[in-house]
Parts: sequence; structure tokens; C-alpha cells
Amino acid sequence: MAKSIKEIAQELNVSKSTVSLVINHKAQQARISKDLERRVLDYVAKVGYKPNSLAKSLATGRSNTIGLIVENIGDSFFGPFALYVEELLRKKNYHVLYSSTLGDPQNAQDIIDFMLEKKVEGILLAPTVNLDEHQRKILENKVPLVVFDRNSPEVATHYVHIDNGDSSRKACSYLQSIGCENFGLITIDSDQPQMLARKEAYLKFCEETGMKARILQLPYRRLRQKGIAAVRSWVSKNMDLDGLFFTTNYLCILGLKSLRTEGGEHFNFPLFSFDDHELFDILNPKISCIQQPLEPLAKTCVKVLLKEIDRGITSPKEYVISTNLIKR
Amino acid sequence: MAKSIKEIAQELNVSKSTVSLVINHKAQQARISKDLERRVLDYVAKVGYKPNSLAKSLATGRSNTIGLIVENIGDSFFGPFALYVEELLRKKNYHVLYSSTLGDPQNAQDIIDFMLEKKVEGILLAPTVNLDEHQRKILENKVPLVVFDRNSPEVATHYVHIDNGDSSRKACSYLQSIGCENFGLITIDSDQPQMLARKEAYLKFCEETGMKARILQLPYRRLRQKGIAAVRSWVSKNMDLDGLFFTTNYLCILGLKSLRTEGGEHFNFPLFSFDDHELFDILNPKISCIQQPLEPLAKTCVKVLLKEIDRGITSPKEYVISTNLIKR
DNA sequence: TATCTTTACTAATACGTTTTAGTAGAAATA
DNA sequence: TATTTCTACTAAAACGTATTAGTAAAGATA
Repeated sequence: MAKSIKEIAQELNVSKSTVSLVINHKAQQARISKDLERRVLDYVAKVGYKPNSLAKSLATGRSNTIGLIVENIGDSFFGPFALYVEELLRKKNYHVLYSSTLGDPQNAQDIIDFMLEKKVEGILLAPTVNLDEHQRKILENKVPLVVFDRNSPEVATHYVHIDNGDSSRKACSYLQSIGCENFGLITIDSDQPQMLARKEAYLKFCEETGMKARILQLPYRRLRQKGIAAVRSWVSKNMDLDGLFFTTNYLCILGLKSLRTEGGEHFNFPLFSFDDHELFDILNPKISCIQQPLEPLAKTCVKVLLKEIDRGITSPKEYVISTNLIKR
Repeated sequence: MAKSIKEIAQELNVSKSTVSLVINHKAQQARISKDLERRVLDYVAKVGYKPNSLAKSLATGRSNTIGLIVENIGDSFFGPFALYVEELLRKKNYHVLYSSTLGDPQNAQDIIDFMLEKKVEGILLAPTVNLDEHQRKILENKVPLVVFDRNSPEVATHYVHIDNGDSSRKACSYLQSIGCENFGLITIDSDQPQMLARKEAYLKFCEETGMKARILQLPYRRLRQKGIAAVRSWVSKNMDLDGLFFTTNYLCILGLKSLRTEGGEHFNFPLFSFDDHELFDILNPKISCIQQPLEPLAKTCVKVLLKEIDRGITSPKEYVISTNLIKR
């Protein structure tokens, strides 16, 4: 069905080398006559030759594929992010081998092994916890690695991310500017660095402004079962609250559910979320938030990774993308 | 860095064949002594040998990769769907090469060419318009193809989908059962077969029950700009409406925006959506819907595709997945 | 002891490409 | 005319694996 270079060569009575050179636009440098070049080109077009990219990759060592590893391709952050990445890479003639780890290090292991076997030319990774060894392994294999969204402080990699502390600070100032004098923070009981940074910035803000800090840490593991009740009871114990700052969008949604009365009316103070959500623009009251700009994030990741692939691995750098404050 | 079979063979003073056979668990059938087998196995484990899957694929003709082509991996249907597919395939030791066409046939062309070059063993495709030729090309290349969600009536392929007509009918009956005697349909001005089927079923329902049919067709191309106003004016011209049936979830969301008054109160009749959405469970009033069961859908797609890969291409069949009616 | 079997391997070829060194013949130089 | 240079190619090796036919040595059979 699909013809090989060998067959084409035989049918044209020339050598495989000739055909290969012509196809790869090296006819000139290899002094193939214009005449023969045309003949090959025409024939190749006529039979609709498609190179076997496995063989090609084996010979050249280039797979034209990069790996994208996220926690869950189905979620509202990684899905659209992946789309941007794909678009950007398509323009550079690269394609994406993606995988979701679902937070399971064993999955991550399998995925990375598979990608290394497939000889991806670089990997874009949003690490979940306990992926230090995995990252080291990638680097040991001399495969360029760019980490985004989160990182492991223990392992030195290129790292593209937003400034969590600064963004959190902006959020606090905004709440203050719209009249909140006693707003609390609802976060998650987890030591993900980005969550810690968001909390720290809130604490610093309190210190500076003299506002009393009130923090609720929800359990990461049994959030769905315990979260709603926890928020409800905490809020009712802190009746002087006049605003809430959630450190991520799913917490904010959970908060919404918690604070709605049976009748359907809502609480009567502003909510603010870190990370946007389709919901926030539709609900009433609308919810302001810090928005991570997906496109710049994706652009930077791709640019840095391609540079590494092109010029060889360089010493790790950080790239900080600034966030938007969406007022609603 | 990464050792090859050749190097391992040299270091052990045996032939490449021996190493290869042992690695592939063919030691017994090739009468390699238990002793040597152990020696090879141990050494291979010790140096952490990882096969080069490009070479492997070239030799065996199997890439252990399947292609998944959707319109937009970032959306709330395809994203989670892709996750299921990935999970299911992981168990069978397959991986996914995915791509989003964004509805552009040229993109689709590039993607398919790339996948064929990569020697994917099968393709899972949710076709957008004008992809008939593309599908034929895949089949000509003897690559198993399973089409889902939508299909092109012009080209015969395995086709996994829900029963749009029947589901739409269920929706109508449900609205009737909760007291709606004059509900309208809001759909999109496009000839996608699934949309047509949903509309037809509504019309048939009207005919059978004697209900007056009222249909608003929104413009596919300039939906965002024109949609909200169009819904608003149409509803106000049809004051006797007592329910709305949206043929897809983004239309329903658009409807929500349209029908909300400035004060934040809602219209006072039931809304029903085809396709579920995270929102519908959270909003007040909650919105009932027809839900496409992603997991069974993904399972069937994967099962059918793997069977084709295993046993060779068979004559096209249809697989209908039944939907759920979610009452809220 | 000559022949057949079995055991335990290995040599060789193939997969489809890229790439480099080589070469036959023509043309130019001395 | 003998040597060098150039032209237009091609042969061969390499990438890393899988697979099949083959083989030497040992053991079994007659």
C-alpha cells in the first residue's frame, strides 16, 4: 500500500540515497541533476509517498513529538491550556503526546517511561506531589523539561508560573478597596507551594493593615464530604466577616453551595476567587477573581521548551507570568 | 546513556538474539537455559534497560498508539471523554496521540497525515463537517477507524453515538409530565445530524400531542453576538410559553443569561437542556437535562476500536448508547 | 559406532529511513 | 598523454529492535 523509498528507487532505477536526498531537499548539495530531481519529485508526488516517521525518527533521532503531562486533561484549566499548547506546537511542526496522571505517581511513572521510550524531544509537566524522582529521571535522560503551574523546590528545572504571592496581595487590596474590612481566607490543608504562597500573602496583608487574620483550612482528602458543613459552621461562628477570599476556584464553588440558604438567596458579602471559572460570570452575584492568563502561560512554556530542544539544555530559569484581576 | 540490546549482549558475551528473546519472554520457546535467562534478566534490570520503542515499532509494525481527534480537547465534553479513553487504553498498554481540529478541515488533514506517518494503530474521530474525504483516506490506509458523537452519512464507518431522537422524545415527555403544556425548543441553525434529530423528535412530539410547535433557531456563526438578544425578544413575543428545551448545553447557558432580569431573579418556568453541565447542579433553579454517559461512550469506542485492531477491519456497525434523564 | 534428537544458542535478515564515504566517467589542467 | 578536478550519482553503514533459519555440541537410539 504505502510505498517505501526502496520501492520508489527500484521503480525509477535509481538508488535509495538519491530518492532520500531529493525528498529531503538535499539534491543541490548532493549534486543531483535538476533533471533527475524533477523525475523523482514528480514520481513521489504521483504515488503519494508518505515517509514512515518511525524509521525516520530512528535514523535521525528526532521524533517531532513533545510530551505534555498534566493532572487531568478534562479540567477547566488544563484542557484549554493543552489546546493552546497544541496550536503553538502545530505551527512548529511538532505534535503532542499527552497524558493525565490523576495525581498518581505510578501513573506518572508509566507515562514518563512511555514518553522516553517514544523518544519525545521534550516534556512539559505540571507536577503533582512526589514527582521529584520522576523529574530527575527525565533530566538524566537528557530530555529537556519545562515545569509549569507548580514545581518541586527540590529539583532544579525551568519553571513557568504566575506570581502567587503578588496576585494574592492584589486580591486582598481589591477586597479592601471595595469596602471589606474583615474578610477571611478559605484554603486547603495541603502543602502545595502555590497554596502556601497565597496564604502567606494574606497573612502579610493582615499584618500590614492590622486586619485580624481568619483562616479556614479545609481537608484536602475528604473535601467533598466535609467541606460544605465546615464552611457553614465556620462562617456562622465568625459573624463579623464581611468578605471571603478563596484560594482556588473549586473551593469558591464549594463555598457557594455552603452559603446558599434553602430558599436560594445568598449571603450578603463579596466573594473572591483565585482562578476564574465559567460560573463566576453567570452567577448572581458575580464573583471577582484572579485569572491566570492561559495563552501567555502556554506561549512561554512552548517557547522555553523549544529553545531547550534547539540549543541544548541550559541552566534552569524561572519565568513569571503576571495575572489579571477580573472585577465583576 | 540508555543501553541498547547490542551493548548489553556484548557486555554479557551473548548474542543480541538471546537478549531480545529473553526480554520478550520467549526464552522458553527458544530453549534458552534458565540459567542464562536469569543472568540476562538480572543484568537488564541492573542497567535499567529501556527498549527504544521506535525501533521496536519499526520491527514489529505495532506502535501501541492510537489517535484521538476531536474538535476541542478543552471543552467540557471532549476533555473528560479523552480522560476516560486514556484510562481505558492505558490498561491495554496503549497510549493516545490526541489532537483538536477546531473544526478546520486543513488542521484535520495535517493531524491525520501526521498520525498515519506515526503509524497509529487506530483512530477515534469525532468528525466535524467536511471530513468525508479524510475518513476515506484513513480507511484506504487500512487503519481501523471508529467515529463517535457525530458521523458523516456519506462514509461507512463504525459509529458510536447516543440516540438523539429517542432522548429528545424522553425530554419532551418529561417536560409534559411536570406540567408544561406549551414549551418551546431553542436550537442552532446548523445541519449537524444530531441537532436535526433532536429537533425532529420535538416536532413529532408536537404532532402527536397536538402541542403547538415553537422553535427558535439561533445563528451558529454569530451566536455570541446575537444570541442573547434573540432569545430575549423571542421569548417576549411568545408570552404563553411555559417551558424551554435547549438542544445543547451552551445554548441553555446562553438562555440563562438572556432570561435573567437585572435584579437577578429568574423567569418562572422550567428549563431543560440536552447535555449536562457542572453549572446545572449548582444554579438555582436547578436545570434538568439529558446526560450523555461519557464512560459507557468511551468504553464502547475503545472496545470497538481495539477489536478492529486485533481482528482486522470488519464491516461497519452502529453502536447506540442510551442516555440518562437527570431530574433536578 | 553411526545416526537421529534434542539442547542451547547464534547469524543473518528485515523494518524504512539518513548520511557519509566512495566511485565511474567526463572535463579540465599541465 | 598523464594527472587532477568536477559531476552525478551510488554503496554501505547506521539507528535498535524482532524473528527465523541454522548450527555445534551433547545425549539418545539402533
